[in-house]
Amino acid sequence: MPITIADVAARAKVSKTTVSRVLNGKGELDESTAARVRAVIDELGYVPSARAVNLARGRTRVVGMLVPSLTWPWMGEVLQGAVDVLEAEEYGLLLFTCNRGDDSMRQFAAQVAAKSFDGLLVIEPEGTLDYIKTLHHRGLPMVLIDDRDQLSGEQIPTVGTTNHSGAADAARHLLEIGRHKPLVITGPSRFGCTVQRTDGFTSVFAEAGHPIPAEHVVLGDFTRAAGVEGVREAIAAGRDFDAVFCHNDLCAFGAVQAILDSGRRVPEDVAVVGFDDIPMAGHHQPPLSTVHQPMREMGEAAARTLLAHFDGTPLPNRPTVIPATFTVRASTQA
Amino acid sequence: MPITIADVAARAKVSKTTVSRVLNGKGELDESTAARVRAVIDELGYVPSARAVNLARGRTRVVGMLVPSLTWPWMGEVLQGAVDVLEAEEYGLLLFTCNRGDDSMRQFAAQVAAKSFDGLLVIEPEGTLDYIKTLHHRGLPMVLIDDRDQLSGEQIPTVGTTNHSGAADAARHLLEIGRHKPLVITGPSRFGCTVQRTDGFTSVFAEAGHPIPAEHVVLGDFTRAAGVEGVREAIAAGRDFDAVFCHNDLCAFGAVQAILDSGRRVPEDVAVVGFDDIPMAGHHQPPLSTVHQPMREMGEAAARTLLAHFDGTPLPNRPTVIPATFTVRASTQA
DNA sequence: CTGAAAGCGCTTACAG
DNA sequence: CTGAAAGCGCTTACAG
Repeated sequence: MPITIADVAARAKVSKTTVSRVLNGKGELDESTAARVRAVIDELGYVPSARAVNLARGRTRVVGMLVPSLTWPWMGEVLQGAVDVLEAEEYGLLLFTCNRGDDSMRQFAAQVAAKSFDGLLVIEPEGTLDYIKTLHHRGLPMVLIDDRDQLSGEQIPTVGTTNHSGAADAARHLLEIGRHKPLVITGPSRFGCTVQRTDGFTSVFAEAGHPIPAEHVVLGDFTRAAGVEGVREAIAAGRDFDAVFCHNDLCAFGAVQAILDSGRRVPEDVAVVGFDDIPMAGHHQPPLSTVHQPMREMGEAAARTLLAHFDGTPLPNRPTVIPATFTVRASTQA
Repeated sequence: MPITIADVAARAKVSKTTVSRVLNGKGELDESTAARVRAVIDELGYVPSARAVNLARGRTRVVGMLVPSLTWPWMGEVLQGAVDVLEAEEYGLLLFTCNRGDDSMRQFAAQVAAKSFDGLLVIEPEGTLDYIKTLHHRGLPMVLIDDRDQLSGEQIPTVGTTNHSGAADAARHLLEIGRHKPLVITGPSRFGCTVQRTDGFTSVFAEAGHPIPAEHVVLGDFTRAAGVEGVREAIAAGRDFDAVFCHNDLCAFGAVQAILDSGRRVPEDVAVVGFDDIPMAGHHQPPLSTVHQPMREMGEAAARTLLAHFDGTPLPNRPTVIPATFTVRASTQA
């Protein structure tokens, strides 16, 4: 028999209204009355039922988070950032993934319709952007954490990073260590981040007087296999390259392997740079130079933006950008 | 102005009770009435408010999950397993971490007291076992996902794996490939899993007539650095070893590095085996032979056990054990 | 400074 | 087969 506000009121000989007031610190109330009520609350160990408070207030103090999958290497960082911020503000995080495809989305949609949470953080599962936009237009407060897509002309609040300048930094670093003939292994071309990373990287080389020939930019898909294949094919085709820039770390791991397998050394013969800076990057052999994506900070920023909106701050209409930073390790420097 | 059950009732010219009945499929009701109500529900796009249903029913259809941190290499797997099962049963997953220490636990405790969820899945954050036990005794339905601790004599429902026989399998494999002088780098000795892994491994070697000397079992802490240090010190001390068994993969990565740094080859001179089989294990150079912990299956099993309990199945009083399996890769086989 | 009453949006005996 | 009413446990005008 859980105790309720009525029990507290009876024991303290006041109305439920008064108990509610001391609970929420609203309205003027006699200090001695308040003290008495507080004593009873402590004595009974009373805690208001979240379910009742939620219904009465019309909110849940819960934020939903939709992500494609939980097993991606950097997903834990984003989640941890979001959870830390939400938790500190006494919000809960209700987690949704798209792992089971359409059925997952159906369940998610049901929870949205039932108003199980007050707002949404989302890393867009591929192919769900239209649906997400619909929810946004219907008035669901949300913040997108955008690691891949370029949402041209879209006004959904977004937290992103600097794909273009991160890639440019990687290019400058390679130029500095004297590499002029890089191979680039990209992500899928449908992603905005792929376009930006390619552009940022190639434009720096072009400006430096070392334009990258089209055959040196090979299409990948963010997998380790893409790194292996990209390097192998370049070698088989007789291409001359002294560096590889991969659009993510997993791909870079594959590139390193293919380079070593071919009898070349990393970084002496070929320097390798990744993108993401997943936890394993520094543990890899050799440790991987890479563009650090601030995933945790992005998760934090997204959560903070959403909470600020609940408190009345208007959602920003331009993306919040947290800079990516280049991290030098042994895969580019002996 | 969200539409409510009253709107549906009015439009269908029935009582809220009747609408509730067609919603929940309870009680006998005229098929034509039901059809009419369903039509109105569709027409209005009505979905019952989760908040109101929760209060009326006294449950939330939400399961809490408490984990130490979201950034551990295998955490995503456990979470994904749990989420997939919960989602399929239309349950939500409310995520809690212990990342901010005592403050985190305070927030968590507040949510427990407020009954924000119906049951709990927990990977015990170090030092919180007494608190968890208290919650269990107070009647909070829970299932422990036990990757480290041995809860001797404890009756909290648990899902675990076979640490002892997994380590024994690793030992047998090393014997099969002719290694008789392994080095063991353990986890912290306060963990039950450390004790079991050490015991499973050393007893197989002892039975095979190759007892492992005490100096060959070095205390580690599950970090990469422990692997590096353990191997370096063994080499410095002039120990003769032809294999290393590490109590987790991260540590094994470090061991591999230290071995290579010393001019030795893996696996020709020293074979290396890890434990966990984190996603990177197969991507490592060389790919790591390791004991596979079925983290995703453990997450699934824990969730299923909890849901079954909600449906009336008594919680099992002995641990659910999902076997660990040995996975051979290049770090033990050239 | 305090309380009675209505309301949040459902579910569920109870009665017919 | 169907509905009026009470109840879930709070919050919040409104009145005093």
